[in-house]
Amino acid sequence: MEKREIRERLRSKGLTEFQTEVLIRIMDIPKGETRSYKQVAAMVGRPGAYRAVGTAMKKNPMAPVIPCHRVVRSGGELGNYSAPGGTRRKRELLLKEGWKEEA
DNA sequence: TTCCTGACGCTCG
DNA sequence: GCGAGCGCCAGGA
Repeated sequence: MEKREIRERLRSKGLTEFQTEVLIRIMDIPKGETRSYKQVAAMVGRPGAYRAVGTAMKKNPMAPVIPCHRVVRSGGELGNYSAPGGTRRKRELLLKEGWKEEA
């Protein structure tokens, strides 16, 4: 599925440009790697909007397509996860992708 | 239009 | 080294 197609689908879901951009950027995170909220915010050109990033993820209408579980808090914590399974599920997914919890 | 809330981060004590 | 408080941007009511 192309990003352009996903972007339009997100837009049709009622998400704003900012939220859409955030989710699109998250798809660029390599498998097995993670990025902090601040990193993601910087990716969309809003280094100080890390908090808004969390808001965007919470509204993620395409959880299976957008790896929002790859976005973690700074300091090594996983942070929160609203999808079924919660934080525990989030960690499971990351480990399955080869993510190193201690890294 | 204004105020409150939120899957957070950084600095100060 | 740990804990509390303040600041940040965007959305929703």
